[in-house]
Amino acid sequence: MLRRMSRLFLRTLREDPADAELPGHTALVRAGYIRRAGSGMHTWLPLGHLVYRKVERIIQEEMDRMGAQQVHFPALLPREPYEASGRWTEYGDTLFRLQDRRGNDHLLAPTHEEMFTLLVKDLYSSYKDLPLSIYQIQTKYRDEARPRAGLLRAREFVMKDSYSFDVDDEGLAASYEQHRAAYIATFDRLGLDYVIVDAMSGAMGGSRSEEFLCPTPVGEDTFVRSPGGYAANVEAVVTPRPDPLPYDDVPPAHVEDTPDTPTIETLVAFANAHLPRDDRAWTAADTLKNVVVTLSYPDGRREPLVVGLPGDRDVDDRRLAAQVEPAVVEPFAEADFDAHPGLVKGYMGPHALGVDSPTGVRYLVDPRIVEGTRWVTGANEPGRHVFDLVCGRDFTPDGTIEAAEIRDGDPAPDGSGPLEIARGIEIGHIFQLGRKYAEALDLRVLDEHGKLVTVTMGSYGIGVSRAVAAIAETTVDELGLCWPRQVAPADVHLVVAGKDAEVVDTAERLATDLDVAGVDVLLDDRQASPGVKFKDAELLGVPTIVVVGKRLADGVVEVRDRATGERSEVTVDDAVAHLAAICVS
RNA sequence: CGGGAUGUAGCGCAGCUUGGUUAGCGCGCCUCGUUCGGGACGAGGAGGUCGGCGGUUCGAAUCCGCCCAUCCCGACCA
Repeated sequence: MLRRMSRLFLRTLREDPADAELPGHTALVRAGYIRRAGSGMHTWLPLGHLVYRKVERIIQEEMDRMGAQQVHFPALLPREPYEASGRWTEYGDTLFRLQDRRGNDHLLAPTHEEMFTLLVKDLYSSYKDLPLSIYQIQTKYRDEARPRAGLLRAREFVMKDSYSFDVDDEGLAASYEQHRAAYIATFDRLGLDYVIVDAMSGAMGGSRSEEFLCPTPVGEDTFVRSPGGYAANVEAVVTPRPDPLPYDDVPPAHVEDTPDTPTIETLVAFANAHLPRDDRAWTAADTLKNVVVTLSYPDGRREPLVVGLPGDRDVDDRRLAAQVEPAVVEPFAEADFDAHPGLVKGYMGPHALGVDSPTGVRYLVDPRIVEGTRWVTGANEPGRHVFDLVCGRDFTPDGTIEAAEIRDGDPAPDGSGPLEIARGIEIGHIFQLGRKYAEALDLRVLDEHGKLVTVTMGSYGIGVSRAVAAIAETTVDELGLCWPRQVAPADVHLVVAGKDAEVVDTAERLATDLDVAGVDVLLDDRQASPGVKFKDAELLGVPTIVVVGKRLADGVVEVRDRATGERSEVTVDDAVAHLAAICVS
């Protein structure tokens, strides 16, 4: 294909748009690939759409190769299926809802689990039909509370979503592995760096879930990785459990007056001033902090939960939320304290906590709080704390919970060293859905014994528009975009740097010859000064830039590698063969 | 949803404090000429409901009120 910039629907911007923050997003707008159409909505211009289509094509090819079959659902859907699965209400404000002229409720689909499930239910009823994997590439709608970062978090976006259907867990595991392999192949082809991290599979329990994160400081997701290769979403990080400590030498627990010490800081300061240790100063890590929250369950039930953790750590709300799902974490209000007089605000202690204690309040602790660890903690009386309280001797929690914040340098669960905290863009997510939707929508098939069994499903997503953004963010440099060849809008950006007939004619002929040779060419045949053309070529990010200009006097054209900046010269006669070789390899 | 900010030509901005000719600058766009290897220069042009509604005033981009929209931080986010 040969595209002429003189006719291309393109306007590059010399200045950064005011509403773009990320370097890749800024470059996409400046280079005329996308335009903002509204908050969280984007228009793809010709060059952007070319890149988008190449990304989409690669994803399609890899899905087809693994045996998934493409379908296409409406983006606009009736309410009923979402009512049946409970998500009409569960999805909340994030769901775009609308009514037709008769007043019937509809929605713009944020994802299509229900439709896939119902479609299979419609057509299939035998184990012989399974396994099955089907997918679509579809525009999705989510009324995000806060769209941001251009294409990365938009309200309208394109997602490839596929679903696998199997009769049993082994089948699901196999389908999952196939998707996993296909995703690896896809992201490799897209030229995207990625880390596969463990993710929380939510309340369905036990099933596998992994995210493909593209590591970049501009990513919204936080994950950890270890030198040994362990990687996990923060929600899913497992805290290594230390060995129990001997505590024969620990003196009996004793209660001390610690007036006006409702916080860890005030407690530590008081202890150092009035109850100093012999060996070292007290620190927050010596204290056991007990945080009380209310869990609110979908059935309306509410119960308090106390989380115990070392005083130098805070609760990570997202980790806690992931642990207690489907219950929702709510703050423990003043009224709740009134309802639970056994809980003394600021001075809670574990010996009054636990399902078997007088308060009956469930008490879960951080995994670091193992048998033999000794703590300073609340004495359940205002202004008093208990010292040398030993876990396993003086109190026994109801269990452990992964709710403490993760810190850079924490020990990795694989024992390979310190965890590193990094940021990434979630470009793919695979997970074993299990039977949640099949049960809700009654998707069952007959097995070989003629018995009805509920189908088990997997769900697999790739953000297509987000992948374009991730590539842009991770390849952009100070000059502009810098596309991997396989998704670039052209192979060669041919700059006509001059206006005399020989230059123009040679460039035209070269462009035509390259086109014939199967090389995609973007020909800058505009009436503009060379400086403008060079700047635009760098901004647009086509991987190979060819300049036909004053070096033509020696019979050569200049070939530049956009990514490395390397420049070389080839004779006009050799140019086509040389470039064709570069573009194919 | 909490906090902060912004809204003036296609883009980036000034003007608003202290109301008063025809609302201005740079980029981009059109015409002519000169230029032509790193975002050229000169001359002449086109392009505006100053976010909206209401109020104060002889007079509002400017002051006041309400609303809307957008962006940033946070909460949220298969």
